[in-house]
Amino acid sequence: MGAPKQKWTSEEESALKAGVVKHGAGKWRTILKDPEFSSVLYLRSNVDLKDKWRNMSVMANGWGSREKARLALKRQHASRDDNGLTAGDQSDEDSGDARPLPSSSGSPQIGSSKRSMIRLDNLIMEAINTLKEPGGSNKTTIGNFIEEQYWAPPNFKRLLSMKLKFLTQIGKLVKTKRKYRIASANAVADNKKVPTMLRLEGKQKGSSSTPRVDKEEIIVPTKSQIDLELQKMRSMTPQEAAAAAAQAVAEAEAAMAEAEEAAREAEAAEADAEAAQAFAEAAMKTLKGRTTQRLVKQH
DNA sequence: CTAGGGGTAAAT
DNA sequence: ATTTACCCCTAG
Repeated sequence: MGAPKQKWTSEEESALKAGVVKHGAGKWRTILKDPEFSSVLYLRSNVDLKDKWRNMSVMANGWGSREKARLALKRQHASRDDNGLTAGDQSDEDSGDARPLPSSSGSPQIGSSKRSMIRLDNLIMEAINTLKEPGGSNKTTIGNFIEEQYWAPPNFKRLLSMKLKFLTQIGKLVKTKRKYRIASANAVADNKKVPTMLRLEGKQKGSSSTPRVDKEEIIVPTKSQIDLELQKMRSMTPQEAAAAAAQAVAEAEAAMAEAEEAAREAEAAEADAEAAQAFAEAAMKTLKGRTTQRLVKQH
């Protein structure tokens, strides 16, 4: 009658994820009753939460419980092409926990998949949303939040800084003093383009007259560095290598997300994204090749 | 109440 | 035509 379909807002998704982090997946009723989340999820039922979680997990994880059924259904209607399993489709399966984390899945298709990788952005939003600090949250707080709830790569901070800056540039976040807060409720979708100065600073390639080279602007390794990193990975423990690979994937995602929106005129963005992609790809390959072990992390 | 199979229909 | 929110049912 009134609302045939209410799309889940990112606030609701964030609340749901935060709720799962706090109470565990499956405790829908508990999450719903938690005053921390009920303010956002009061429209949803426990079943809604479950279904939504199912959808989210399914999308983030690749193929879960429900896809098979759907795929089986689709093959009937859409095409008469019954193909077996694609060669090389060795997607690893999760052991027990199927949370849609930004880095978890070991999709071997880094190079071919294009879109749908703006999760880190959402993670930042989630952090700010959940923290609910008046006036916004600063970088450290946001970083800590994310590190606590999710994986924590060594130089994740650089990534975060980059992301924060980027999100501020495109108007998704508003920086005041040293704190970030989310730009007006849902006016986020309106930001189409970054008009004027996007990169008036830094990014001068061939400038040999630059007196000081100051800090390393770039997070993404160059091609020569890729080999170095890969060599390092070979001597790592499986856990370390997995973390490194996960980080590489995350960085590639971030770089590509930026490239998608900002690379219109920024020459360097594409190259960065490509390098990151190459590294991530190689990292995953190396990781899979050298070890059969995976880290079984159960909470 | 939850997990999960199976489905419908609204949005895209 | 696919995605997505929501529904219904059944076994634990």
